[in-house]
Amino acid sequence: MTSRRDAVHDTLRRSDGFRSAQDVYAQLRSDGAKIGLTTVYRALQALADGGLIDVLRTDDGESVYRACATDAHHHHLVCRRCGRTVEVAGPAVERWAEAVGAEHGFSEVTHTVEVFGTCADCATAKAG
Amino acid sequence: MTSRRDAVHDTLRRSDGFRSAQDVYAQLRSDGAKIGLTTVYRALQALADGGLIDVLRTDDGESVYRACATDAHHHHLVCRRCGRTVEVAGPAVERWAEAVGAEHGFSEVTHTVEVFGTCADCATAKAG
DNA sequence: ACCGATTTTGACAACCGTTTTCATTTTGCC
DNA sequence: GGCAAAATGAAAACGGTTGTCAAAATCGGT
Repeated sequence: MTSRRDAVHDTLRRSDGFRSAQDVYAQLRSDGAKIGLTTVYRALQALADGGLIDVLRTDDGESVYRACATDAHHHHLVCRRCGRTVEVAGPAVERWAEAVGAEHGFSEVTHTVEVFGTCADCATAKAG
Repeated sequence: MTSRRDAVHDTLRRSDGFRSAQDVYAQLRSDGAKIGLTTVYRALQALADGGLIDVLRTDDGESVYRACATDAHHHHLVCRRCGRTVEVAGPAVERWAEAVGAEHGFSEVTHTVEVFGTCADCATAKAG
């Protein structure tokens, strides 16, 4: 029943950044879990639908998932080198998006915001 | 040479919102153009690389393209019903992204921001 | 515990957008 | 014209994702 889904969820929780479905699948298998790729996809979808994990799309169209600390609305600051992710709240952005929408007569405004950068550690590693 | 690329570019310019590659291809064909899907993809990539058009990913992973009025950095306010797109500048967001990155020690900060909503016309159409 | 009904699972095939391959065509240049 | 380089496009390959469907696990009632 939920054991597989929990396994998927746990795997995500143990990860620092966003992981792809295939990634999670490989991890579970190497951990000795008996699970199929199909089930991993289904579990990830179910978790995402239930708001238990966050999804976003890579630049090359891959879906990546993450178990986030909060289920409140937030955005991500992702290191493009090591994938480390920081959850950030952005009241200013929320307000801006709302204002921009209203200004042009748009209603039911939603938005996607992701910030990418090189984290301090990776910057040091690169420089040193 | 560039004739096919120009045809692709023109097709985008004639469109109001973001169009998918296959979309552009279908349009060109129905316009009587003799062009292959491969070439459309290549043209779109070339145009995107050259900064002549903007690319973004749909929620279902499809790449969509748009000929934008300016090549300066800007974001989009897209009607989720009719696809109509307004280009918006967001100095506040730029600053916010930069600040958030700096706050967590991230450098070379970039960001993706897209705003979706229902435009006035579509809202009226729905209500009426 | 037994049995049937329902749900979950997963190997495999299908899908779909995209990319690659490669032979052909077109173009640029002399 | 003639040749090399670039562009083209049909078809095949690719990769992530989703659908199929039969087998296995689970649940409910008794």
